[in-house]
Amino acid sequence: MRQVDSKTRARTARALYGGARMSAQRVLIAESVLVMPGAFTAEDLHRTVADRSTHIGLATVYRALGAMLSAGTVVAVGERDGSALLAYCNRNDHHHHLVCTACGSVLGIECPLEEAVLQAAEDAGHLVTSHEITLYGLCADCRTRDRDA
Amino acid sequence: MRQVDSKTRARTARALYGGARMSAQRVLIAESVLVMPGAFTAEDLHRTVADRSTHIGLATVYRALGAMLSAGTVVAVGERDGSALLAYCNRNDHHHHLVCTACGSVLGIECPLEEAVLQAAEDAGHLVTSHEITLYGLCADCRTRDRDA
DNA sequence: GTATGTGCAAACCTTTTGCACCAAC
DNA sequence: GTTGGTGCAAAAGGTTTGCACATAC
Repeated sequence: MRQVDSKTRARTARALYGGARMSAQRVLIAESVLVMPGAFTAEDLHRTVADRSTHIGLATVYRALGAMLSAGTVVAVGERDGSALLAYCNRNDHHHHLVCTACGSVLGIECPLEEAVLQAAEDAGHLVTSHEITLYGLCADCRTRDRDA
Repeated sequence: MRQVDSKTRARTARALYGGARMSAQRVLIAESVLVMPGAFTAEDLHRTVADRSTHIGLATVYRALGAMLSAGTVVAVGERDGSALLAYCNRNDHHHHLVCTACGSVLGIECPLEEAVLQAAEDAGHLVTSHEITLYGLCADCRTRDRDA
């Protein structure tokens, strides 16, 4: 891995929090988020952070995640066993996510709610203010692996 | 309300559980589910049951709801303040739900995931095994009320 | 008579919060 | 120096479970 100085690391990390004050812990947490292969739980992230460095409190991880959720750089993409599933997301257009149930990889997908559907709701008198769509399935890699096994 | 004998009540209730053994509590819980005006939490249902009869344990309500979820007569339609939102649903075709954030009423909607969207995922190598769609908004009544207020 | 449901309370688990301390700006 | 982040532990809140007892079939 290319050597980067701490200023660069802080700058990269700061982008995930939306300009908040930066601490060594937040830098590590941000870097761990970028390292996660796909969707993750708070616990997953905490474990990854622990693997990469000294211990950081779970509460700190939750607070950092809260900041990233507010900043919109991390989004909720569903849930697994009662824990929220999160993912790093650098898209800022309206879209949804396809989560691989085998490896957790996340793929952004275009919003499949066409004008027609929303119009139909509208015609029935309903005003749709928000919606959640999550697709679960197998990504290309896991599908291949599954077939070969 | 029309008088119905206990056998009829038991039969009606049994339909919600998918043929399980019937108790007085489960009959009351089933009837309460049918009385709920729309989406409800376990707590909501527990309160409604309590209003209609003697006390029934919250655990019993949760276990009854579990049975109905397994039977598919009650479905999860989202969440509110950290509690699961449930609703009675007698449709057995594939569809989704629009939940009114004001009054909790639930409206079934056709699945807006067209063949094209699923095919696009397929073309990318992904196998979509399940999906969740929930629309939040205002139903016709609440929309009118809102406008008049 | 046996398998299943009930009630109660305790356990569980994820997430949040209070507080004293520390560090970034 | 002030504002905001951290650690720890405790609390919160929804949901599940163990166990003794009751009851539908």
